[in-house]
Amino acid sequence: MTSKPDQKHHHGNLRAALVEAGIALLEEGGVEALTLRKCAARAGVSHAAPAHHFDGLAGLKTAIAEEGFRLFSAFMLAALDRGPKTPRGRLKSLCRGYLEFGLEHGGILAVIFGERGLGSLIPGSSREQAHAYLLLREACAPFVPAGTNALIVEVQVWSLIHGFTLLCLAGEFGDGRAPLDEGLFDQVIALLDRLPQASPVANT
Amino acid sequence: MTSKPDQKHHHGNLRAALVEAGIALLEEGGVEALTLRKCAARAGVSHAAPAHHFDGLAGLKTAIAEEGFRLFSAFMLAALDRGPKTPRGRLKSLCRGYLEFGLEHGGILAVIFGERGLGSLIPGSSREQAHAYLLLREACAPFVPAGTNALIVEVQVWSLIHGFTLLCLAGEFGDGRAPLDEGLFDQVIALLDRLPQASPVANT
DNA sequence: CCAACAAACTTGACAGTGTAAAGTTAGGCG
DNA sequence: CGCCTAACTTTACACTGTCAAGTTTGTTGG
Repeated sequence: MTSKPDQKHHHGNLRAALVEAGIALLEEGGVEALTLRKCAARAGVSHAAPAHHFDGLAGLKTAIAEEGFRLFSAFMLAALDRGPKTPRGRLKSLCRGYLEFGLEHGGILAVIFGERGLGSLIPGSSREQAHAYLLLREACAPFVPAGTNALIVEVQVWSLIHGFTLLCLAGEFGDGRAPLDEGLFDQVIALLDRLPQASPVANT
Repeated sequence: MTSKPDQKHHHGNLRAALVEAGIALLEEGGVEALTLRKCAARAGVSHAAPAHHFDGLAGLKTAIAEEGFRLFSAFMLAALDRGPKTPRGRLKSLCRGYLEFGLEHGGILAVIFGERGLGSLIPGSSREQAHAYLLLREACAPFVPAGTNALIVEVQVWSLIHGFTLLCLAGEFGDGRAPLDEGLFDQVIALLDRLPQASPVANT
């Protein structure tokens, strides 16, 4: 009610169709293939139609990022579900979901963290970003030493998995386009085994 | 001698001028501002001239990456010079140089690690990349446990500092365009304090 | 009921971009 | 000297984003 009345007259809401087309283009051809005109063509409208729904290409990207964050969170939640329920197991599962999202949807990840920190400068998507960020915050909480800033552990974990994901996407490890040396992720993420657990419980 | 005879006839070698112009554009306007035609204009030649020296825009980017790697290594070497000479101090200084390069030359970093892993798929720049990578390998060596793959520690450190640098560039931490919370780097990089030193010497 | 209005969308145009095909110049070499 | 190859220019084309007008369509006020 408070927001838009669902669909207008011509095209039962075009905005969502454009975002969907944009994501499809992103999956097929990476961030280079994302184009306002191609999105419009896929949605069956003229090339200038998107201007009435987004503020240019940058606006479309923020809208895609907003949607992408949902998928991002879903990947991490799915990994959390599959994995062990210990604090350290949950932290590692979250990272695994992060990596899997990046490898399967590299284009969306590029849009989310693209250019000048779209992830932070979008006011619109900050809610969804907050959701993804809250997952990280929650998983990190058991490893925050009493009296210290929780941000530190969060940034440590975030930097590690973010860097690993991007370096994998850039093909820095592995000879070619290998899907991923499954062992490498486990061995690299094992660095988090050295994070001391704050709560007195000793299970890993 | 074995390579090109320095300068030809018209423009005392244009290739270097184009790379220089490209780097300048990169510094001024980021990776979006890097354009074949603008490079050509800056070098005072026609817009199709670069085609005789690079294989399109991608080729120019690989040439810039090749040059950028030199600057990259120089930043890490400078940080190594300034810092303490203990194994752990050297490792942290390397990371500091990595971050400083990224913050000061974000455009070049984006080109180096841009798109589909230019950093790895360029055969031409692999020598320079090897140089930068050797610095990392060297700094990590004291922390490689006997009998384990050195790659693991290297990727751990690389992922951490790479992710932290990119997240800083994306403005994910800090409210706005703050140059950098100096303390945050130290606190995050302190994660490396937990890497056990392989050699029996106990100095940090 | 209908005229006015606003929003969605189209059409057309313009400045950039990469890139390919030609033509032009200039230095090297038989 | 005459050619020839490389460097460079000119021209052209298919794209891109973006703006300024029109045109349609649904709503709304009188």
